[in-house]
Amino acid sequence: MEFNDELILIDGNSLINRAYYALPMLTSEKGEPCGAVYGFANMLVRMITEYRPKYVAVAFDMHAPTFRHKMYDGYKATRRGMPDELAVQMPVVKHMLDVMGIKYVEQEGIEADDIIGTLAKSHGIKTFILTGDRDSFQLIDDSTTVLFTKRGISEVQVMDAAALKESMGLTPSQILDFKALAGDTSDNIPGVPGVGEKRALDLLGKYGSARGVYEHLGDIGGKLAERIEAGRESSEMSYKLATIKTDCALDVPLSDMTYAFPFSPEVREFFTEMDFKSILRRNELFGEGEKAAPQRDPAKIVTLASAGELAVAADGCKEFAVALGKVVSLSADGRLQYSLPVHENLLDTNPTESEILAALRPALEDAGVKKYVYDAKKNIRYLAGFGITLRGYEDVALMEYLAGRPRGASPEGYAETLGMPQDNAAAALMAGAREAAALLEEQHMTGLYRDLELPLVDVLYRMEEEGFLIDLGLLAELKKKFDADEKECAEKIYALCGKQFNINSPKQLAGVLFDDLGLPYPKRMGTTARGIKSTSAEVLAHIVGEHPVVPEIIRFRYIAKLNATYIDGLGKVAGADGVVHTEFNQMLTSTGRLSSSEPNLQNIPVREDEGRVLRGLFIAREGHRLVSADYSQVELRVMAHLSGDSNLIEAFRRGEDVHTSVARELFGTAEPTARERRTAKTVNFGIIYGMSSYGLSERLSIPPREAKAYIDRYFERFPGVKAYLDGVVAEAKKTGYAESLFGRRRNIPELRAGNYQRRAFGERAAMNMPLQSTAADIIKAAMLRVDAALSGMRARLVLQVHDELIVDAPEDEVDQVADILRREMENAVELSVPLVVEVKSGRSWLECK
DNA sequence: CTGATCACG
DNA sequence: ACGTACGTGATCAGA
Repeated sequence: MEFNDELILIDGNSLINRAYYALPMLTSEKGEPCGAVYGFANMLVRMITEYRPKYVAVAFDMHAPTFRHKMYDGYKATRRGMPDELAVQMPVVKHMLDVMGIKYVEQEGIEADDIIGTLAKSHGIKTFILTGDRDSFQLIDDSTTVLFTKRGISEVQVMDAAALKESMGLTPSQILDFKALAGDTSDNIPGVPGVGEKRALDLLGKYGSARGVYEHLGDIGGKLAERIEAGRESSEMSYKLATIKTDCALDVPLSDMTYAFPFSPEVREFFTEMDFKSILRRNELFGEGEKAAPQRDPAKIVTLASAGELAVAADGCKEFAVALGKVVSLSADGRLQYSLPVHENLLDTNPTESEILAALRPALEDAGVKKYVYDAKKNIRYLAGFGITLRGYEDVALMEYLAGRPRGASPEGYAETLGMPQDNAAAALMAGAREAAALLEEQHMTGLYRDLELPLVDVLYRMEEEGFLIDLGLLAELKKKFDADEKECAEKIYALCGKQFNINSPKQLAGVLFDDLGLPYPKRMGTTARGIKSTSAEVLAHIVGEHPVVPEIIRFRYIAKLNATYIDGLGKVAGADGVVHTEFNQMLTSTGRLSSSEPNLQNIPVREDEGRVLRGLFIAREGHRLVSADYSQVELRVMAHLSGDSNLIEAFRRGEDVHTSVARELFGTAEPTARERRTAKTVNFGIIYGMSSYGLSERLSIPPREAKAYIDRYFERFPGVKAYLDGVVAEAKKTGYAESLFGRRRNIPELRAGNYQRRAFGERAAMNMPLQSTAADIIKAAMLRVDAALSGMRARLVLQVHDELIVDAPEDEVDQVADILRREMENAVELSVPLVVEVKSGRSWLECK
């Protein structure tokens, strides 16, 4: 478990109060009120898991009067006393903290605010203050951030100096001036009578501070100046009342503020006693090997004897969850679950799988009856095997993926992550679907799910079923050629090295190159994790002139790769009919892209001529042609749109080659050379990936300072891009996630890591995410449009490769398909720059050029 | 089962 | 002074 070298200080009274008023009146099984404890526990757990701080402490107020009461009789005089239902929960919260081993601090005569102020400033480490009290904003500085609870406790706003400036227009120290003028009704701090929040902000904007205001009373004049003058004493006192002390006599060393996480069995026991089910469900909070969390729902489970009974259970339901597997389980209303073991030579009376499904068929095929399934594509395929067409479904796994929640691989695995019994997975689906739907709604991703991802499931299913035809004759031919080439290349290497060895073994190869042959190992390449010298393409490129064997090894690597991965690989997965059916994984990537596997058809060679010939293996069906369409520079166009940079937008609107345009800006020449264009292209890619000057210098083989000059120049010419990328990172740091144009989110916890390397990675990922992700959204939208436009035709979508779609079309539909692809892809979304699609066709993928 | 390597966008 | 471009999947070697 990795922890950050950070401290979280919690304003206990503030949080408990807010939790109490935010949550409905909850009572434990014994009838004791526990809503505030629950809200507090939830927030605490959220802080610990999100921030992973090494240190946590909670500060409480005590009843005894403080210096503020002595200064001002009215201090907090308007506060209502705590309701009894809340008061009884205070000791419970403290007991909980004891059980969790979390330090809490309370001291007579010192308010929680002052405890927090003092602790925040006495240890010199990054500190977060969790509170709902705006007073705390005065403590913000480079190492202190306030996590401000809003809307009850459901939302936490990360408040640093920049955020404070944006939301209130004040610096941290101006918070005191603000209170001195406007006062604070909740603490009954008077401020200047007659000056409220609005006027105080206005005055501070003009004169900077309360003192400034009093120095410029003449400028203000009129009735207002009189009132302010009259309130001088009150204002000075308010300033002092609002000032949080940072020098109280407190001795709380950092070592006192550590705690045990994952939580101990005692903590689990406490939560069990309190009946905090949603926390208990999160097994990752507790040490391993402990007893599993208790079931969340004591729903009644009915094991049926026949398929007919199951059908009766499903009949008349408007919606139900169904998990198909060794045990078919069905949940009708979230409370009652039915399970039916599928025949496995158990009892003759057990119905077979097809009997069960036949009984459920009417419900499964009725689009008016909503079915909650886990991984709809899998279910559609499974049911299709029984001649059943699944209609009207919600995909709980897809919802969880979009919501960024952890999921199991199967409905049973999902049930496990929810802490529910695996043999009634449908119950978990029913419960999970409601939670996930609420989460999507809260994150504004319902549309993304319903209008994009869910309809895409069926498109992908049909693409997988359709498959891609392989030329088996050519495959056999190429196999012979690549075997021969590989062997010949290996012989050359053995001859040049004077011995035989396994060239595919990085270890053996390193031994031959750097020990036997004594080739120089480029320093700063470092060694691999196991202390072996790397033999990567990058290293080999550096020493390619040192010995004639090096280029042979580079070639051998390439041939062996093509042979093993593509020639042999495709042979293993192609059916007797020569068709390969890839699997498109829709719920895997962090950016919303698809991935392809078994075989991966998204990484078929194209960059080198020798590898590109393998694309000749992918052919159209008899009497058909392949039509391929790919977006030109989508990610850069998305960046132009999202950044609004006028220079970049203009370049795209002029319809020029964008790398040439950028080269012109970078080099200040009207007609860039090919080399200059190549450099610009590398810079363009670098921008998309959040590069550093070092990264660019490596790829361009130039000194870092020259690379930096290119980057500076780029941002100078495209200032909107710079501002946009900075903004994305800043926003992601605030919210914890980056998002696409269509609201797809990716949580990036690395942004809050204490470790520089991890944090820098988070920043690059944040910059790249909206670009890659929006591009993924766009082509998904295009796929839905293309699929719809092809209905009634014989042409079929067969492949997507991130920015490319391939359709297998009968000869007589080729022209129409080409039009459809261009039209639907170019109009999939409207951006401030045009989307441009290149369409090609051929008998094989290789010919599509 | 993990790391090294390398194929793609 | 850090370490160094985003996102994937397949294969092989060697623990």
